[in-house]
Amino acid sequence: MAAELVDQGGAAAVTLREVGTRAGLSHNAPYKHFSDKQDLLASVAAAELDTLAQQMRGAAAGHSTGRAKVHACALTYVHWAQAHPTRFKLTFGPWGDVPHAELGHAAEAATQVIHECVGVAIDDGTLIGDASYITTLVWALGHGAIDLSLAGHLRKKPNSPTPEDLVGHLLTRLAG
Amino acid sequence: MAAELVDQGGAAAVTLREVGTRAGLSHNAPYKHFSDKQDLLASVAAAELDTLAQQMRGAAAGHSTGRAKVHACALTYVHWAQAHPTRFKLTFGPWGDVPHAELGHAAEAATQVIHECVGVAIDDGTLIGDASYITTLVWALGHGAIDLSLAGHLRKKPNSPTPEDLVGHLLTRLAG
DNA sequence: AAGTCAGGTTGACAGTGTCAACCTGGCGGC
DNA sequence: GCCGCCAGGTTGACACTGTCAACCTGACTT
Repeated sequence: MAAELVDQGGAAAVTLREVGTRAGLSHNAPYKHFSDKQDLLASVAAAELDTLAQQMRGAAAGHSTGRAKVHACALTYVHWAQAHPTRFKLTFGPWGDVPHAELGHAAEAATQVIHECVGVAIDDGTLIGDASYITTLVWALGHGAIDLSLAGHLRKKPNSPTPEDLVGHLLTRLAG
Repeated sequence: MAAELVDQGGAAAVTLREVGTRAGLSHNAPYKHFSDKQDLLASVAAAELDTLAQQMRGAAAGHSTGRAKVHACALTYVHWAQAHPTRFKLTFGPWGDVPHAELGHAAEAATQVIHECVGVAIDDGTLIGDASYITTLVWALGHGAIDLSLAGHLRKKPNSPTPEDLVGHLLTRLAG
């Protein structure tokens, strides 16, 4: 729907009026479906998170060992963010203060995917530690690496690691 | 200057006109000092990064072992972000595409602080690995943990780790 | 004394989010 | 069959914002 608008120009470039006209309707037709601009953006973010969770689940299913599942999840996360930086920024944007029900649910579902993979990894011994801890650790590292990368703070020097490198490195450390 | 404006309401709530009148001047007086709204925000972000780097340097100086220095840096980073979430969001905001010279320089200085501490830690043996790798690893983890925390994705369950926990945990793993 | 110029001012312009009032076609209840 | 409701759409307006252009002014240079 309006995810393409986010793609070109970021969340700030999305205008309610453009959304309306691009749907063949008049300006503020969107107000019949969303109470607010925030509401519209939150819905887009939630839908985006849903597809991400689905992609991660699919990627994890293609591997057998738990650690490989976790790795696949993380790489999917990274690649999705790199492919759609503005969607990524929107999804983890300013929703801290006024949480959106739909979005919160989608986020929890996405977390669940990683958590399940980590659970498998701990059961089969390919990762060592507490499940919640490792889940958050992997997620936070991947998330932070992408965010810094998108902000241009990584890869200043030629030998500095990419987000993919960092995730792999962390998993290696967590394995033994 | 205008950092207080960022504090209450986020970067999007900053209006050039308000900045002008709050300085006792007319609207678009700011245009005599900044070419753009982006330019103004980038300057605020750069100044903010500078003070953060200074704080980290001060915190690191209070410890002797390298690992403790790194830990102090990371905690300062986390606490600063928690104290000023909107400044944090602004600092690592949409500057990926059109980089700001002043901001880029400030970011590099901040990175340098962490890198130096990691260097000390590797020299005195309290951390093991490649300096660049560890620097980026710690930074990315701390950054991601805070960002997720601010977005409300952490601490849903009572036993889920805080950003401080995660940083400490990572350093423990990196030590041996 | 003339001139440059950083810094400030006013006035205007096109967009934008949002509200209010109005219109319309399909639906269920009588 | 008729009536009323209401989701969904429309137009028009409002205040506010970023930005541009034109003008002003005092200090400092030469």
